[in-house]
Amino acid sequence: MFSKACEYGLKASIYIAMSSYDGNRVSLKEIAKEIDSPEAFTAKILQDLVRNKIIKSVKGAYGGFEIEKGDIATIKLSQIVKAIDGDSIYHGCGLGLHVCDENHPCPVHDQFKGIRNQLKHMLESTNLEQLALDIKSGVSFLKL
Amino acid sequence: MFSKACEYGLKASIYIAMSSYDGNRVSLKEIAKEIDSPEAFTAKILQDLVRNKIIKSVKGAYGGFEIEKGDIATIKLSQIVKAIDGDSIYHGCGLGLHVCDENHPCPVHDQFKGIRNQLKHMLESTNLEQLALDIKSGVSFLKL
DNA sequence: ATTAATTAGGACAAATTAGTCCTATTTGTT
DNA sequence: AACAAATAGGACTAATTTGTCCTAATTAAT
Ligand code: FES
Ligand code: FES
Repeated sequence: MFSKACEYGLKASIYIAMSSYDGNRVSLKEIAKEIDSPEAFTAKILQDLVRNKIIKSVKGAYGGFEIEKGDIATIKLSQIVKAIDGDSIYHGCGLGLHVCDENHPCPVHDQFKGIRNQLKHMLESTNLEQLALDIKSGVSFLKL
Repeated sequence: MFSKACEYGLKASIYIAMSSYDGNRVSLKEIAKEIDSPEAFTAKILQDLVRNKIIKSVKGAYGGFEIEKGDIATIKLSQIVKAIDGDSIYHGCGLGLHVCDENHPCPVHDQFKGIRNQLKHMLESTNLEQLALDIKSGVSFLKL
C-alpha cells in the first residue's frame, strides 16, 4: 500500500506530534528507536518532511524535530503520504493504465474507485493530533 | 497498491477469460500485445498462474493459454492477487507493524481496517466473467 | 522425420526502493 | 575557543522488483 519510507514517515510524524504535544523536541535517535526504524534512512525521510514544511528541525546541540503545537491538529495524513509517495494513490489506475479515466475505464475502475476514494477520505480526515492522543492514552502503538 | 506483476496478471487473466468465453485459446504474444505488457515478463507471470491452476496452458504449435468455460465465472480476482502478491494486502498493517493485531493496533488500524476489508470484499466478489463481458461490450478497456 | 510455433524455465541485466556511511554544518555548553 | 550533540546531505551499497535473453521441451502440420 504505502512504501516503507512512507510508513516510517507516518510513524515518525505521529511520534513527533505526540512529543510536541507535551512540548518536547525529539532527536532522530529517539524517533528511530521509538518507531523501530533504521536511523539513517529515517533521517532522509525526516529531511524530506522538513523540506515539505510538515515538521520542523532544529540543528545543533539540543536540536531535534518538532511540530508547532498549533499545527498538530491541522496536519493531515494525506500531506505526509503526498510528500513521500506522491499522489498516484489518489488518481492512479488499479490496473496500471497510464491514466484513470472515466471515459476509458479499466475493468476494475468502478470497484477500485470506491476504495481509492475511501482511502483518500481517510487520509484527508485523519490528523496527527487524533493519532498522537491515542498513542498517549495507550490505545494504539507505534511498534512491536 | 498491486505490484506490476499483479497488474499484468489481472489484465492477462481478464483477456484470456474473454477469449476463452468465445472459445479462443490465445498465445503469449497476443496477450502481451493486447494488454500492453512486456512479453517475457508476462510469460513468467502466466507460468505462475498456471502453477496455481488459475489458467491452463497448452504447449506446442497452436498452443497458448485458456480458461475452461465453466471456470470463468468462478475465478475471483482475489485468487489472482493472492497467487502473485500474496495475501499481505488482506491482513498486513498499514503502517508496517509486524502483524496487524486488534489488541495491539497501530494508530491507523481502525481507519485502515475498513479500507482493507472493502478491498478484500471487492476482490472476492468480482469474477473474471463480469470483467470479461465488460471488455467485450466495450464498456471497459485493458490498455491505452 | 522435419519443421515451425509455442510454453517452460534458468540465468542474467536494469531499474527502483531500501538502507548505510561518512563528512559538513549548526549550535548550545563549558 | 573548543567541544559535543545534533541535523543536512552526498556517495555509496544492498535488496527487491521488473524486465530480457537464450535454450529446452512440446506439439500440430507437412
Ligand atoms: S481506469 Fe483503472 S481504476 Fe480507473
Ligand atoms: S495494526 Fe496497523 S492496520 Fe492493524
